[in-house]
Amino acid sequence: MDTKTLCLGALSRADASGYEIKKAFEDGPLGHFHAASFGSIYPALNALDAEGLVACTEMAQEKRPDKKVYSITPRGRDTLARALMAPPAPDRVRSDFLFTLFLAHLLPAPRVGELIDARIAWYRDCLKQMESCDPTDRPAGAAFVHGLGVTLYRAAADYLTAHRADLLDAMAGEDRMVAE
Amino acid sequence: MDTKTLCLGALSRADASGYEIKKAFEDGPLGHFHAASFGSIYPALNALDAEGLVACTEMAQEKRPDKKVYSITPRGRDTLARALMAPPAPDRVRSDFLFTLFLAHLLPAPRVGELIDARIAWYRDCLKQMESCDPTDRPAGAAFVHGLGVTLYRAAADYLTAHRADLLDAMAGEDRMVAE
DNA sequence: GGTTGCATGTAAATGGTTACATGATTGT
DNA sequence: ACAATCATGTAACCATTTACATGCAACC
Repeated sequence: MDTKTLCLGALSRADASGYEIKKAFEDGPLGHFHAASFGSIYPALNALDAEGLVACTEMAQEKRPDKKVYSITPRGRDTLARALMAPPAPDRVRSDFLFTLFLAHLLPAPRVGELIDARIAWYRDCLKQMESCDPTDRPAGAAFVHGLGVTLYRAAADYLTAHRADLLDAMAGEDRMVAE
Repeated sequence: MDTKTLCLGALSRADASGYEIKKAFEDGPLGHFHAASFGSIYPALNALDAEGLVACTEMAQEKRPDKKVYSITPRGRDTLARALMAPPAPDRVRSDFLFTLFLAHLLPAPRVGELIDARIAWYRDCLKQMESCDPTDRPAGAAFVHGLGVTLYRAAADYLTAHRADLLDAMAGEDRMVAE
């Protein structure tokens, strides 16, 4: 799924500028399952405009730089729907955290504790933010994915909290090769 | 975290050829939180060899092509430990599945049902495979991550199973823009 | 006879990140 | 003063994926 489709998806929910789409992938819900940077969003938006899949309105603003607000066209909506009908590519996860924990025996125990604590704090922050917004006025799909996210983050935070001590205990009794 | 570090991590567990490392990232536990393809593994292994971080032994085999078995050197172990001490980059998830579900209102309901069913089946397959191998003889970190994986996949499968019907019901009562 | 598994590697193409360039405004 | 937020864009660079190249053995 390329950045063009991602932008189309974002614009299917509401008109937005490139800057706002980026924010949606940073703080918004999209960020939890996909990424996109300025360097990929702006070219994608221009390409989409050239293909007639989005329309662009220049908005002059006071005390702010000008904005280009994009809105999806009927043809854009069609293209998006078609792209969504394709069999989704398998999920791609890259987690340095998990990889590092997997090799915990190569690290000093306090460092492992730190890593886990930081991750628990991160999940709790996400959950606080996710639970603050009520999902009732959103489309069913968005509410569904939101619920899944909350469930998964909660399960992860709970697991880490419950088994943190076990891991550190097990490490204490293990043959280890620790960095200085 | 680049492919070189990934290979070092794989070799820290056991000696292996490039082909075997690839398999570990495909079927093995590593695959759940990182990816690596031939095109990145072989060059990484050669670079690692040139830097003296791994050693290579050519193994002639009967009825099989020759193998290059790599083993991590003390310096390689040191480099790996140092890399693991760096603050881990934030997780990067890209899930076309979740993105598609998020926009479920653009799809026909039966298609959404299919997508969810396929995902539940995938989780169940993974869980069957993960539960078949006992984690007691593995290092504590690997067992910990294994437990987290099982917990998360189970939670996801349960959520999808429990809320599948809710989503389809909610979609039936929604204003929708469905592809042909 | 075709596909899968074993086994290594290269080259082209892709796609995306990072950094740069610009500039006003608001907050510390 | 300095950093951050708002706002758009380009270009160099990077890493990885994909496809290609080769070849034998086993299985269906």
